[in-house]
Order: sequence, then C-alpha cells, then structure tokens
Amino acid sequence: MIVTVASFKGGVGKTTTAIHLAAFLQGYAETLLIDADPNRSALSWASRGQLPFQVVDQWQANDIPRPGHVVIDTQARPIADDLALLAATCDLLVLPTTPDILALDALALMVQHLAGLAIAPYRVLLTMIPPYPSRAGTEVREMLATTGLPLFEGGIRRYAAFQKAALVGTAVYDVKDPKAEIGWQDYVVVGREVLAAGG
Amino acid sequence: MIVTVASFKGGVGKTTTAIHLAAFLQGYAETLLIDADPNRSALSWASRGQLPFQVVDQWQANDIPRPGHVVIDTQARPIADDLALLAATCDLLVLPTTPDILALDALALMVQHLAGLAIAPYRVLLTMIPPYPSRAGTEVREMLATTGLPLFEGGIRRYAAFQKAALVGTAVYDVKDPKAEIGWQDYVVVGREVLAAGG
Amino acid sequence: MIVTVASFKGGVGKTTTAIHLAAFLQGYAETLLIDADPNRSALSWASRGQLPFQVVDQWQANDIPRPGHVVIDTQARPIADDLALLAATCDLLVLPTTPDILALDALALMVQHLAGLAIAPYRVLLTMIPPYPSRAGTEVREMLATTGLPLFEGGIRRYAAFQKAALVGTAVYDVKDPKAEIGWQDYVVVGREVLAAGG
Amino acid sequence: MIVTVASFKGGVGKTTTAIHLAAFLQGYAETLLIDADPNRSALSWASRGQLPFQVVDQWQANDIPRPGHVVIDTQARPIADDLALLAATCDLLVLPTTPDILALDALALMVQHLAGLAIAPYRVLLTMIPPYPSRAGTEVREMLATTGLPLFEGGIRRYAAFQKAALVGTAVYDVKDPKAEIGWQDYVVVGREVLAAGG
DNA sequence: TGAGTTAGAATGGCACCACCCGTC
DNA sequence: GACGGGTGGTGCCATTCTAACTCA
Repeated sequence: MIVTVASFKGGVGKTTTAIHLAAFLQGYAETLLIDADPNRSALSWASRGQLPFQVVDQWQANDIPRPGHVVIDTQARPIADDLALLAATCDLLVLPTTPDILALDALALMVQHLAGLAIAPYRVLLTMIPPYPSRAGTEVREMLATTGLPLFEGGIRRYAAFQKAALVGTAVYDVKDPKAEIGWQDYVVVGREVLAAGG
Repeated sequence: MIVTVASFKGGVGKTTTAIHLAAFLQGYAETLLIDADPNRSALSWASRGQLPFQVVDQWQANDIPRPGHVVIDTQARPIADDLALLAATCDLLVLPTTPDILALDALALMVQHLAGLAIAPYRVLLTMIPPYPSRAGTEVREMLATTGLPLFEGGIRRYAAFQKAALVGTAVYDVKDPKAEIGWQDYVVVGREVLAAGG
Repeated sequence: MIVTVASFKGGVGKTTTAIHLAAFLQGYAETLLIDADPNRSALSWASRGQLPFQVVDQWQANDIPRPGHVVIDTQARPIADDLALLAATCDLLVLPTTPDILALDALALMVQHLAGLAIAPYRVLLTMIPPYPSRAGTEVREMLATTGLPLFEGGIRRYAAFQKAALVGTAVYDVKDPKAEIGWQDYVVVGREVLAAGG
Repeated sequence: MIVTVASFKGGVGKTTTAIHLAAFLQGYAETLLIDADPNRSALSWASRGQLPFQVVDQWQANDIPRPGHVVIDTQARPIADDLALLAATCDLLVLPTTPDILALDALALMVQHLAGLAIAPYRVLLTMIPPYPSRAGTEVREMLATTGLPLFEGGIRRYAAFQKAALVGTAVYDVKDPKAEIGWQDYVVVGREVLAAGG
C-alpha cells in the first residue's frame, strides 16, 4: 500500500512519523520511504545511521521497483497541485498534528483543501503529546472528535528518545533510552490502524 | 527597523517569535507585524484576542503607513526569490531553531542559501529549549558556537504558557500562568539584542 | 553607607529586611550586618546556612574594620537613648511595618519619637503584604501617603519563600521556591531606593 | 485567675491573644485586661471600639478592684526582673508563637529564661497558623511536642478577620467577615484549656 | 445578606530526564 | 565498560483555602 504523510505545518513530527510507519510496515513487507520534502529530512536521518528500509528522494523513486509498501514524506505545505496528486495516488493520507492551536489551525486549512479533492481516505494523527499532567492530548482529541474528523485512536507521545533516534539515524527502538520501547509501541498501535485502514 | 523572522522548517516557534519581538518593539515605537506565512498563523493568533500592535497580511501591508518598526513573519521554507528579497530589505534576519537535529539540518540549509546572497545581518535564535535536566539547549548552543554562526545570547525556553498565549490570542505576559513572566523575559533579553544589532 | 533597620514592634520583617538589604548592598561593596537585636535573630539566621556577607553582634562590631556598607538590625522597641544614637549615626533609617493597624500604631509612636531627634533621613517600608485579593497593601500605602511620611515605593510581599530562607539560613534567592526570585526582586527594588536615598 | 501573655518577639499575636482570652473569660466572670506593653496596643484596640471588658494600663491597675479574672498583656521581651515577677504572680503564663523559625528561636530563649525561675505553669500557643495547604502549623506542633514543651491543643489560624477586629476595636466575633466565627472558635477552644489549666 | 465567581498562594503528585551509583 | 536503580531537579496540573467582588 501507499501511505502519504503530509501537513501544512512543519515541526509536527511528519518525518518522524514517516520513518516509523515505514519501519513498522517493513515488518510486513518490503517497504520504501520516498523523501519528497525539500529539506531532505528523512534522507538526512537515514544517512546518519541504519534504517531497516530504503530511503530515496522523489526523483530516484521512479527507478526503484515498487515494493510491498511505500511511505511518502511530503514537503510541509505542499502546493495545491502536488496535494491533489499525492492524495489521489495513495491508499491512505496520514496528517500528523501536534495538540496546539497553531498546528490545529494549519490542520483545518489542509482539511479544507482536501475537501474539494477526490482523494484517498485520510486520518489525523496526534503527535508529540506532552506528558502527564498536561491534558493537551486528551483535550485536543476530544475536540477533534466533535468535528467528525477521522482520527487515529493511537497517539504519539513526546519523548526525548525520538530526538535521539534522529540524531543517531535509527528507528526509535534501536535507541538506548528508557522510553524508546514505549515510543515505538505508540507507532506500532498506529501502524496497525494504518494496515487496517489501507488494506 | 525591519526585522524578518524566517526558517526552513516549521514548528520552531517562528510565529511565536515574530509576535513577541513585535510586542517587545512596540514598547519602543509603533510596530507592525506583517504575516507573510500562507498559514496565516499570526493573523489567526491576533484574531483570538488582543495584541498591542497591528497585524496585517502581506497584501495589506502596502496600504499601511510604515511605522517605527516592522516585523515580518515569513512562510516556512520561503522560495529562493522570496528569501533573497526578504533578506535584502530588512535590517535583521532572525532565524529561530529548536535544539534538535532536524531543525538544525534545516538551519544549515538556510544558511547555505543565505551565503550566496547579499543580505542583511542574520542571527540564530534557539527556541523551545526543553527544561533542565535536558542539556539540549546548552549543547546545541556550544555546537553552533563552533560553527561561527551568529547566535543570540538569549534563548527561549519551552513553556506551556506560550501555547496558552496562542490559544487566547495575547502575548505571553498576559497569560495566566506561573511561567508567563519568565517566558516573556526570555523574549525581552532577545529583543534587546535585536535593538542593539539592528539599530 | 550605614543603614539602620528599626521598629517599635516585632514580627514586621525587620530581620528579614536587614538580611536582604545587606545581601543587596553586598553586590555593590563589601557589607557588614550588625545584629543589635537581643534575640540575635540575624546571627541565628546566618548560623544555619550561608550568607554572602559577614554578620556580627554589636560588641564584635568594634573589632571589625569598617567595610563599604553597614546594615544594623536593631532591637525591637529600642530604648530612647539607643534610638537617638542609632538615628544620629547612620545615613538612612529604614522602618519596616506590616499593613495592619497594630503595626501602624507602633510606627506612629516611633515617628513621634523620631520627630524630636536630630536624625538621619528615614523611610517607611511596607513588608509582608498579603497576596491578592487582599488590598491591605495598597490601602495602607495610600493612607500613609496622606500622612506625608516618607515611604519606599517598593514593598515586600508575604511569601513562604522568606520563611524557607530563614530556615535554611540563606538569602531568599537561594531558596528552592517558585516565589523566591519574585521575593528577591522586591528587595532589589527597595535596595535601589536605599542607594539612591543614602548615597 | 490571672493569665499573663508574654513573648520575646513581637508580631506573634500577643495582643490579639490577650484581647480574645479576656473576651472569653468575660463570659465566665468579670474580667480585666491590663495592658503592660509600652506600645499600648490593647488600649489602642479598645479605644477604637467596644470590648466587653475593661482595659487599663499597668499603672491604673492598682486602683481597680480585682475582678474575677485578669489578663495581662506584657511587653515584648520583658526584662529579666519583670519576667520573674510576672511569672510568679499569675496562675498561667501563655506564650504565643507563630510557626516560623524566627519566632521559635525567640520562644526557645524565653523558655531558657523561665527555666531558672520559680514560676507559674506556662503553655505555648501556636498563632497565625497559615491556611492549608501549608503544613507549617502541624509541623511546628509536632516539633514542639518532641521538645516536651507544654502546648495548647488548640491553635489560632491566620485570618484577615482578626485584623479587621483590631481595626474596628472589637472582638473578632463582632466583625463582619465569613471567618469571624471560625476565628473566635479557635480562641474558645484555647480559652477552655486556660480555664482547665488555671483553675 | 448570601451564593457564586475570580484570582492568587502554596503543596502534592506525576512524569521526564540527567546524573551517580552500584553490580555484573 | 555496560546495564539498572536511585536521586534530584524541573514543568505542569490538581487541590484547597483566603479574600474580594458581583448579583440576585
């Protein structure tokens, strides 16, 4: 299946989400991560260490035989045509957002844009949820639920382990950190929802 | 003076920085904040509450008499021409970045782009620094110091008060939060450096 | 300069004021605190921890070379002769009072006594001001203003941090408490007035 | 019976305690309050309003027929001879103290002085106990319990109603304040202990 | 007059994260 | 040397109370 990760706003864990969804899907079939973000964050991440799947930029992607799964890390705020194209050629659009008002504003904008397009199913993913006792995560989840937006049941918490993973260029489960496994499980839960939704 | 806030990556506190630098400068002269980010984050922020300065989008800006200070909140990853234009027509370019590898990668890209341009002085601002005992802030600061990049001595810490401020549409000092005043002081320190650098 | 802290009534923050004014003055020149209160409160405070200046009792004071600044913590209700002597040999007399009627009564008595003496300038300091929503602080300030008594513009608020400071034997800024810094700033403001008045 | 209220340190509620113990005792027999404090706090209190018992200064006291009960409000830090005299000629010595280290220091000094005297029974009264969630009251109570000092079981909480009472010159139960009755009950509890101890 | 509202102080609890220990 | 537990420092929320203001 083809999973596209997109958002109108940067810094919401888009690359982290693409990397870890790819890592999860790799456990089921050969997976390719296409880095379409001009910042080349995913390629940079991969270059610092070892990832269990291949990462290519969007121009190289055409030369690669299409594997079982493909994850596309788009640029922040894709221009309209790109967005239409991306949305049309994938099985699931994942929209990561942090639980803060600025990211939610940007999410609303993106959803408005999507509304006019013939698109794949999409689903919102809450990321970088601050730790207890902050209730930002649950509050935003409840708020989003009332809007009727499709929402992943799982959410991704904010752990320093994810930044360590980016630093050493691996998936979070290969990081030496007490929260590494917990962070990974957050993505496992979401990954299962991805499989269920897209398959 | 004209202060431009720009970054290649979103979610690094660009809008928060623009808002609070404008709030600081307003204490010295009439200040205008131009929201050139297509997400209209700053306008959205302003619309939820009261800010002590005017916020307009980039098209309205031409109709406004030029006040004492102007702060421009650019879009994330401005395209090359825009960046050249922005950099040429301001007194100081503020480049906010968070202390994590993904943001630093994007910062490196931006600095490379700037290197080829005839531009205003620029300075890097560390934002959303996680609390003690994380040493991400000081480590990144030391790392950046070795690269010779111009760096604000002050830094902005990560406080929930800033998100509350975005939610209620005010500057952080008007937020009901124990860390509101401390967060504002972080920007006061930086604002003084801005005045010293740009004036 | 020589600063004398005196009051007719105990429990108005006389020792706390002496300690923190000394701590403030120490930032400008070597400072000595003379504890002339028979309860030896300041010496007891100092003995429990570390203060950034020397504390001696009044008999030892003669053996000490006179430093840049001297702060004298007098006994509550000094007898008439002492008061005359103290008032004559200092540059500024600080009269702390709490915003309650009993302390103000005692303050009125002291001011009457001072009226007949050739004395240094004196100034009243409001201390232990209860938190909002109590308006005791502002009400008493306005009332005192009508009497024409010289009054410090700054006031000291009632915070648990000051009692913690007494307990651990340090100045309030070394106490682990959210209000420690705020409490210290209250004394910084007053300290600047002391310097301006006495220098 | 004769009840003497004394302390080495001011501002611990000595006068407030004398007033309210007298008000309590007046409910059982005619009571006289002798104000031996040179600040004349009790007389000043009485002069502002109505108290249900007579207040005289120590010189007038000899001319007054001795009623059923007498409460003596001594000066803070009575000199040694006075203290001996006071302690010898009363049925109970009440030593009010606030739950802070400076007052406890002064209390320790006073108890040392008392140790060498042939005296009436004495008992320590915790006053101005800060509200929940501060545990200063219970902590100091437990600490004092370990020293073996005789301690009133009841304690007096810090309420603004007491200051209002001082202002209008009445006992606290005549003050218009939601906490007036509660504050009075604190003294009722202590007053019963006084009767039990002294009678 | 009395109830609800609001604002602030202060503590406790929980989580994150770094450091300092041991042990293996 | 690597791992694991304990410690301490910090941010953040929840709780509880005081005290003033507002409204019925």
